Amino acid sequence: MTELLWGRQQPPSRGPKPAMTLTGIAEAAIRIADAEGLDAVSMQRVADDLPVTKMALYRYVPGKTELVAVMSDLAMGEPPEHPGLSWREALHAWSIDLFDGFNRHPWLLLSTVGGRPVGPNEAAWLDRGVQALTGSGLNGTEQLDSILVLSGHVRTIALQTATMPGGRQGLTEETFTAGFAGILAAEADRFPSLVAALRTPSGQENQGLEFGLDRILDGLELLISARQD
Amino acid sequence: MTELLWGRQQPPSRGPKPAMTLTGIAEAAIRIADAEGLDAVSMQRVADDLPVTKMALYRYVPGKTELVAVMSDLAMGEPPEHPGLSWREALHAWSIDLFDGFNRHPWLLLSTVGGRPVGPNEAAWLDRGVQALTGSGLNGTEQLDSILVLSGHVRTIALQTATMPGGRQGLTEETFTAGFAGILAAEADRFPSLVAALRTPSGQENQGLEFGLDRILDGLELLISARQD
DNA sequence: ATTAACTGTGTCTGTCGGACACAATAAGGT
DNA sequence: ACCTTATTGTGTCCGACAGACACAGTTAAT
Repeated sequence: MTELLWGRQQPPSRGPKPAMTLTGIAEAAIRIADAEGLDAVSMQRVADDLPVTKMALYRYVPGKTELVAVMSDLAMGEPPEHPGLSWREALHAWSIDLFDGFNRHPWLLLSTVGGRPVGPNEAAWLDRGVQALTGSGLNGTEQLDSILVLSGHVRTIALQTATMPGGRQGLTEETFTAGFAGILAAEADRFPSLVAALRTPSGQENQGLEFGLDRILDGLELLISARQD
Repeated sequence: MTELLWGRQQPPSRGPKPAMTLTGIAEAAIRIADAEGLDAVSMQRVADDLPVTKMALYRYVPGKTELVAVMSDLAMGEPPEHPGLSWREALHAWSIDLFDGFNRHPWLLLSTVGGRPVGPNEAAWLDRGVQALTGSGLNGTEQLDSILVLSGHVRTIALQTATMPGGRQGLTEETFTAGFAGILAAEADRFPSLVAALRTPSGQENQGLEFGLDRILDGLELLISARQD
């Protein structure tokens, strides 16, 4: 699986020329997922789009799990470069870039849940994030934990705001209108703080993302400046 | 769906006595998920354990999506009480409680991905979290955003450390040994910062959780103290 | 020319969620 | 007491899915 992700497989010497490539298959799967959601990505559907038989795909990929891993790493792409920024600016830009990526391919929020092998693009993202914190006084574990906090927050917000072709949305949208508001009003006494908090008019676009980023980066700055004394 | 979650359905007057209850079905599903992972929860499997026919379940639940929603809210349970704590202590305890919940039922990490109706227990968790921030000077949206950051972080760490019966783990464990370390060493020049960061010996138990909580709470404290001036 | 490796295809199985019709059951209205 | 009517659990059926396996055609090494 790791070999697949990293393209580590020597081409066979004999036999017919392969009619497809692994990335070609993954790109077809990405197109489907972008257009119709991750649930629409089945072996049959991908094969039909190429077009080829379903079983032919298994010559390139051991199973669907692996295909999803490959298409996920491919869709993530390489992290954009932002030279000449402070660690804080760099991490902020990194987070926004990641958020944009999740918005470009909302199904990544579903396909990258749970432990999975790290592909080259994900490694590049990790590297770029950690890079911003080298020389900050944090040790390696702290650097990794920091970008983990950031990526986790980006995921959380993206999951709330993303609109996927397959349906499913965050709290503040459909869910609220779908009877939840009524029920909450009926049982307002059980959740007084929540009801009160929901009365506040929600802020502007991406408020949740920026709010969390500011808090996390503030917290990091506090630690870093303490370390640099 | 919302009515299901909140138990809002009047019992029918006529017809045979129901042999099961919705919560009974959900509890059976929870048992299966706890023991064998979320993937093992199929309508057939739940029915076999009760024991009853698969189709009988559809008299109590419209579909699998709804069953998962009900069992998720049920497994989450009510948030523990921690009276007499400062907002910071309360939010810390709240996060740890949530983390424990995810560890008790690791499949919650998978079943609660994506937008879904909020059930009574999830509402109670939200309420308890927001409650800690009432009177802090933050407005309702900021309070909600704050606990969203915290819950997102808890999710992230739980997802990394959780061991699920269905397999799948985080970055720092299996994944790393499964050839990733070797590949990363081979391509060390492509990811210099990442390789350097990974060289640091990893810290103690729950380091990632506490590190992120400290940063986030520090960031919140900064904002709150600024607001209270 | 022969062999051996590899490709894409066709066929098959088991599992899944769910639709639908049916007989058994229990209450309400008369 | 009777009949009507809503509701239960069951049995049968379907389409979609992931994947196993055998097979024929294709290409390079020998």
